[in-house]
This record gives sequence, structure tokens and C-alpha cells, in this order.
Amino acid sequence: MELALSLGGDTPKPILFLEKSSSSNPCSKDVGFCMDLGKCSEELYEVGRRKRSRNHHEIISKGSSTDHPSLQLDLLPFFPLSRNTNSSQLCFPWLSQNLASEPGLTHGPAGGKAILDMNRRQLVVEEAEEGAALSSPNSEISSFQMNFPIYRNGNLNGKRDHSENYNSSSRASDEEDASARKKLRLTKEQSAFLEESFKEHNTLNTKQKLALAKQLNLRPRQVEVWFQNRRARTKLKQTEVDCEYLKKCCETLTEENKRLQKELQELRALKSYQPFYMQLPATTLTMCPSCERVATTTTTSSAATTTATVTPGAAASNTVALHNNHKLISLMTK
DNA sequence: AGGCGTACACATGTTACATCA
DNA sequence: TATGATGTAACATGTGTACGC
Repeated sequence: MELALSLGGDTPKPILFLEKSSSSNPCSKDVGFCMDLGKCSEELYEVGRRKRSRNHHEIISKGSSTDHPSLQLDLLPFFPLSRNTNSSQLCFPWLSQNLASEPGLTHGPAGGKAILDMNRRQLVVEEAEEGAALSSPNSEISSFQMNFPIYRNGNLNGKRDHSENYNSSSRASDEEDASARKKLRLTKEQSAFLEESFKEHNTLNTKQKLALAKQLNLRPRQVEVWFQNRRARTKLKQTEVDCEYLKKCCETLTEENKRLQKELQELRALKSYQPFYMQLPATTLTMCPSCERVATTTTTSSAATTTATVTPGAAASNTVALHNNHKLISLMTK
């Protein structure tokens, strides 16, 4: 693993672990490691920020540096996200059937028993509320829908649908009576569809939300909540992976530090046994002028030759590199 | 142009419920 | 059957941004 490091100085630079694969480092087998203390990469913030507008919604990328967190870790490849894809382009086997069934009527997955779809009814109300100003969702999207029945414990989920004027905003619980917090379980098909949709775009604008809700016979608020929770789960998993990776890196560096300390001790011991330092090659021990540590450099059998070939510039750069190494080890072992 | 209020979307943390071992 | 663990839907709260006035 190659380590490029910038410590301090006038122009802070990112810390980069560049190589994705290395035979020597166990913690860099499959992942690239990018640790950016400044502006983070566009790839991590693939989401982009939705520019909120009552009349239109568009995706913009994060621009200002204030939008970036101070620390970014990018360890795993994110799935490619298309910002312009439309959920209507998703192709699922179950979409090829029953796309034009009656609104409000749907069939159970197993039995084929017709049941009243309360969610569908709710959606109509919400659409009417949310959006006169909002033109009807993309006709291509709204031209079909998935008539998923909403079950809870095998029963029709109608508990929450008492609120015909259910507010789809985040502060929507006013109309909900306290006892109404019943959880419905999304069907596998609904979950799969939402997952696919999430892969396409992990945030939703209003149109997409409404279209998805319509297709899945869910309330827009449910779709919104699902995406929120899904993003949270993704982030949590990513954080766990990051922690694991950093732990391994820390262990590796600690081991390396131990090894170097041991080597240093041995060299010091060797030096004490050989008080006639003139006998030692000039480049064997180098004192770091900044932190006053001693470390080894290249040694050859001929001290005189080595001394003669070291140019002042090379010596200076070696010293700087040595000092940076010391700083890094100190940082890692703190 | 800048301040203020409002609406909205999102992140984050929590709660409550369903499911399963 | 009871129970604890787990997953997740739903909720609460705070923040940032766009927009209209």
C-alpha cells in the first residue's frame, strides 16, 4: 500500500491511501481508501442536493465547501446512480401483468380475493391535496401501477387510513391518534421495487414519490419514510465498514511502529557497543532535526563511499521524509 | 439587497411493532 | 406459549435551503 501523506504546512492536502490492492498490507485487499480532510469527492456525494422549489425540482451537485463534512471516508464502491433516470424505466417481471386493473380494487398475492385498497383511496386524496399546482405525475409513470394489497397479519391494513386528510409532510402525526401507530409490513414485491428505485436514485422528488406511491399503492408519506430509513441503513452499514477498515489499518500501523521501535533500540544498543562512531557508516543513523529522533538510513559496506555520494539535497529530502514518518507514527499511535 | 416567515426535504435518533429463534 | 433479539416502519426533532413578501 502506498501512502501519500501531507502533514501540516500551508497547503493542506488530502491523505490518500492510493493502492487498491497490495500483497503486503492485509487491510487493503479489496478496497480503495480515500481519506480527505478537505473537499470530498463528488462520488461520495453522488446524491446531489435537491434544489427545492414549489414549481420545479432539480438535482444539483453539492457546490460550496461548506456542504462538505470535514472528514470523508470512501472505502467501498457505491453503486452508480443516474440522476436522470426515471422510475418508469424500471423493468420488473411483475410489472408486465395486471398493470391496468381498477383503481381501488386489488388482489391478494395468493388467493386472488378482491379487497378494497384503502391506500389507493388515500393516495387519491393526497394527490388532490398536494397538488393542484403540481401537474399530474409523468404520464408514463402514472400510466401503470402495481396494485399491491396492504396486509397486516394477513388482514387488510386500514387502521391508519382513518385519516383521509393524512398529511404527507414530516409533521404529519397530528391527526394520528396515539394508538394508531401500527406497523405494516411491506410485501416482498413492494420492498424489491423500492430497492430498485433506490438504486436508481436514493432521493426522491415529489413527482417520483407520488409516482412510486401510486405504483405501489402506498401513501407518499410511506415512500418518503422508506427512503429516509433506507438511506440511514446504507449510511450505518458504510460506517461499520469504515470502522472495521480503520481498525485494521490502525493495527497494522501499530505493529509497524513496534517493529521500528524495536529496530531502533537494537541500533542504539549496537551504537553503545561501538563507541568509536567513526567506524560506523555516516548514513547509518540519521537524526531528525525536528523531533530529534534517530532512525536508520541506507547502509553500505563502504562508509566512505556512501558519505561521498549523498548530496545535500537528497539528505534534506530524506530528513523531511523521516520527520513526516515520525509524525505519522506519532499520530497513529496516539 | 437583506431580513423574516414559511414550506419542504433531509439527517439523525428514538419508539413501537412484527417476526423469528 | 413466553420471551428476548432483531429488523424496520413510523415518528420527533433539528438543520439547511428556496421562495415569497
